Amino acid sequence: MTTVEPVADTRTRLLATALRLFSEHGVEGTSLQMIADELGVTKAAVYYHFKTKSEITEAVAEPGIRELDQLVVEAAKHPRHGARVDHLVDGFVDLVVRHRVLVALFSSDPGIDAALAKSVHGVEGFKQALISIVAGGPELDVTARVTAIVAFTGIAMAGGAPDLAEVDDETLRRELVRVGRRLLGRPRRRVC
Amino acid sequence: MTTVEPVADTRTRLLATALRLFSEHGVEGTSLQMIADELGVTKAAVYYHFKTKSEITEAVAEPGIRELDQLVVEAAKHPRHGARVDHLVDGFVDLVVRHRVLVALFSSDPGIDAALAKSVHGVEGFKQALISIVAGGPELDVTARVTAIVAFTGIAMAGGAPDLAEVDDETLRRELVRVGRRLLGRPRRRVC
DNA sequence: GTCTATAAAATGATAGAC
DNA sequence: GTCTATCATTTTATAGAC
Repeated sequence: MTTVEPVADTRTRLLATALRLFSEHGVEGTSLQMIADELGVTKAAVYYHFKTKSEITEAVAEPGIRELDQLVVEAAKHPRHGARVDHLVDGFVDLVVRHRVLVALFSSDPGIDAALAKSVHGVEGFKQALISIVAGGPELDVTARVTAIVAFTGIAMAGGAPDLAEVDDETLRRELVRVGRRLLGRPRRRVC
Repeated sequence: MTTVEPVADTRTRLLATALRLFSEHGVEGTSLQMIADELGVTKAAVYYHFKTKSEITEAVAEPGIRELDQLVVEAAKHPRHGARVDHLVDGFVDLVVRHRVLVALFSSDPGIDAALAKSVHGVEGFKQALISIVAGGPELDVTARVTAIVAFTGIAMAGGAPDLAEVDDETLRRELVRVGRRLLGRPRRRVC
């Protein structure tokens, strides 16, 4: 007797729709009316599921933020610098590929900042944490900072790039890891 | 008898203010009221200079678009592939450093698309043109496409990154060129 | 060139019926 | 859980005085 799931419930469809519209028009460029129209319901129905627009934004961002938080914590546990970077690149690319547009949104949309502020690290804190790990500490080496920013924002944006939407997950993962490792000075992996 | 410039005229200040607000809140997240308040005038004064918000957006984007258009045309003239990529990296980085937040806006803000559509290449056309040049043609090599997208969006976003705002132009230029060349497989230049 | 005043539409949000 | 109806506010945009 399997208790049948109540089909893709409205809340889930709502979040998926909101994410798509956010990625197309930006958070500020997406109105509740647009979300409602896309779902085929009225604004009031949307307000039944979320009290405010900000709540929708936060709910959309939440899974990515949680995973990103966890990734930074796990990566920092490795005693050796090389292992920390390896963990970070693999984990970050995995996250980007599984969420595609969401992580790109983190890197590019000012309207998502309020949601990111709820994270352990805060909006700019994430970049700081990532940079800190690859730079081997919070020092001021410009070269390391520039490299880290180009690598992580570049990878994040590539995940949301329409030009790469049709590339399958496995291929995109491989290519992004390769690019990330090359930039961050990690040796090429042998092809299995 | 030097004809004195009419001090930094309102139109110029307006565009500078608009660009700053666009980069902080996104184009859609910036209202004419915000721009007017920042300038210390009323909305009506803003409407004296530009008929619509869209006109402001286009005027803000115009210098960057024009230079980017020109860069792509000039780079494509080189007969050898290596020279094309060299020209593109040097020129793109120079543009990013001189305009900082503007090129980042091109890469990240959906609200700027309307303005970019006025370009010779169109919004997605730019990326296509850049990719085409580094990939040596419009073929479908995934590796080259991923590399190009990560490199150019990464460099563009780095120019607008708050973390690098205090880095001086010369240093940022050097570091971004270094990263870009490394990613795109161009040999290291000897330090002069 | 800037102002006051205003219009018309859209936005985020709520109350209450079904 | 979704609807109709409504509200206060904000937004883009215009008309006309100074």
